[in-house]
Amino acid sequence: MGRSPCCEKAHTNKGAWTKEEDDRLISYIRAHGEGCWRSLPKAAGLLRCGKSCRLRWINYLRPDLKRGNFTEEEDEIIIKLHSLLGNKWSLIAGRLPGRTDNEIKNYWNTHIRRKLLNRGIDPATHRPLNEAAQDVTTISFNGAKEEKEKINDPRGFVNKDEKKIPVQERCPDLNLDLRISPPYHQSQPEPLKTGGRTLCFFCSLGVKNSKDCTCSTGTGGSSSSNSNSGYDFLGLKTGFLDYRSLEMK
DNA sequence: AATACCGGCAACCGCGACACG
DNA sequence: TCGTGTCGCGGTTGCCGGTAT
Repeated sequence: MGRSPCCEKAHTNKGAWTKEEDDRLISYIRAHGEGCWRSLPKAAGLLRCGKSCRLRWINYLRPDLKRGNFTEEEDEIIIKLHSLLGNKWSLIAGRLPGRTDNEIKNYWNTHIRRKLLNRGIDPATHRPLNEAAQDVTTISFNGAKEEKEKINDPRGFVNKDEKKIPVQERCPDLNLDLRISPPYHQSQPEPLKTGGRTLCFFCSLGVKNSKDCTCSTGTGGSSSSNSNSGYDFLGLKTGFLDYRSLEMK
């Protein structure tokens, strides 16, 4: 029993968008804002499905999009974030203002992959190619679901039906199952500091001399504005558990 | 000049997550 | 608690322009 289609395909256009369709979509969203993509096409007079409208707006029509080539700095940020997050393009895009997940995904597949391969780095593991062929530590995002029940039971038993079933040890490959959460601290969290100063997002990623750097003395004033925000991992203000901001586009 | 090939990018598709009744 | 509808994400496809033969 399959899910019903998101739209009546017989009455929807597909393929490239025309200038007229773009204009209709833009003017409708300007007037009514984003949201309720399902009903938007009809309301805007478009013969498109809602998903298609959403994609077109997010990836191409949004006014805050930064068109044009990626800078060397953006390349490095993408590489670093990909090494931490994997193919979580929306999270990566959330840290690159004006870039979309689709754009970054395409850019990764067409440029950065090759760039890393030329450097002798496996784009999947971010390890040297000769090393990648050997033992590999898998950083898994997929295991979270199946692990939930185990995690919920501190004794290490799956405890459905009140039957105690020993949880089998997973295979020795390390499943880090990365989760973004506030770091453990006993009392007041400490900002990420180096040599007595707070690091901005770009510096914490190791991007040198970024024009967007806000942690240099006298510029940006991030230390004061962030003074209450705690540890700044990936630019997250984890003191407030501002994880959602990662997902914002 | 014609054709084949390749790379880049926009758009589509399917699925999981989430919200809501 | 469950079923259904909607949204958002990631993988994949297909078109198009540029380059090589």
